[in-house]
Amino acid sequence: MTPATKSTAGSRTLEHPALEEIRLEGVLHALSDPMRLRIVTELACCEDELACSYFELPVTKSTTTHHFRVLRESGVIRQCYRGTAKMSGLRRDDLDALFPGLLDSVLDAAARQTDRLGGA
Amino acid sequence: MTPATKSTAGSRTLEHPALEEIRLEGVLHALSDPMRLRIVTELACCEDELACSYFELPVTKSTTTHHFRVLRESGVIRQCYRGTAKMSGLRRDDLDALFPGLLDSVLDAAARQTDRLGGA
DNA sequence: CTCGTAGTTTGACAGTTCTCGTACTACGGT
DNA sequence: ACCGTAGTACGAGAACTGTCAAACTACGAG
Repeated sequence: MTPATKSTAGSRTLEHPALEEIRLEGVLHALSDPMRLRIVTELACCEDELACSYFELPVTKSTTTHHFRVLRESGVIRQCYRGTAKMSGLRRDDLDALFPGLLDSVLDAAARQTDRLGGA
Repeated sequence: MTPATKSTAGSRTLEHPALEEIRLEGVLHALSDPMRLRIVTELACCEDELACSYFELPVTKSTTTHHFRVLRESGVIRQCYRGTAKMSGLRRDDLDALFPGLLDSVLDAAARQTDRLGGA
C-alpha cells in the first residue's frame, strides 16, 4: 500500500489525518459500526488512553486491528505505541473544534440506546 | 399485508420503522453518505416536506430511489405519496425524542464542513 | 383513452467492508 | 539469547453498497 514503506527498525509511526482532513462522512461512517461505537464509548468512559488489549471484543485480533485503524484514519481516535502496547484515545479536542457537540450527542445517543435495549 | 384501508387513496404504502426500532448505528450509517447527507441538509433547511424530484442530485432516478429508501428504512425521514409525487420530510420529532441533540449536531457539523470546504 | 411525468423494480457490476486464519514483527522480561 | 505477549500484514471470502440502464407501474391532465 504505502509506497516505499521500508519501515525497518523502530520507526513505528502511525498515520493520522490532520485536523483539516477529517471529514464528517468519515466520522459518521466510523461510528456506524457496532463494534467501533462500543470502542468509542468505552474510550470516552475512561477519559484516558487505553490499550487495544483492554477491550474484550468478540472478534479476532486482526479484526480488532482493522476497526482501530478505521477509527484512526477517520480521525476519531489518536494512537501511539507504548512498549508492546498500542494506546488509543479519543481525539476529543479536534472533533469538538471541528464539529462542536457532535461527539457528545453521539455518545449520549449511544448511552440512551444501550439503556433502552440492553437495560435488562 | 395488513388491510389497513385508510380513507386516503392509495394502496401504495411505505414501510417505516417504528420509533423503538430506530437504531443509532443505522441512522449514523444513513447519514454517512454524501448524497444522503445532502438530502437531509436540504430537508432540514426547508423545514417542510419535499418531493424527490425537487432535489437535483447528480445521480440517476434509481439511485435516488435507493438513497431515499435507506433514509426511510433507517428512520431518518418519513415519506408518503401525494399524487404522482413522493413527499419526504425529516422525522425530527422521533429522532429528537430518541437521540436528543443528535440531528442538530450533525446538521450543524455538515453546515460547518460545507462552509469550510465549499466556501473556498 | 392516451400521453407524459414521477417514481419503482430488477439485474448487473465494481468497489468496499467485516470477518477470519495463518504467518509475521516488535518489544520487554527472565 | 530466548520466549511470550501485543499487535500487524496478507490473503481470502461472504456480504453489503453505490451506481447505472432498461423496463415497468401509478397517477393526473387533455
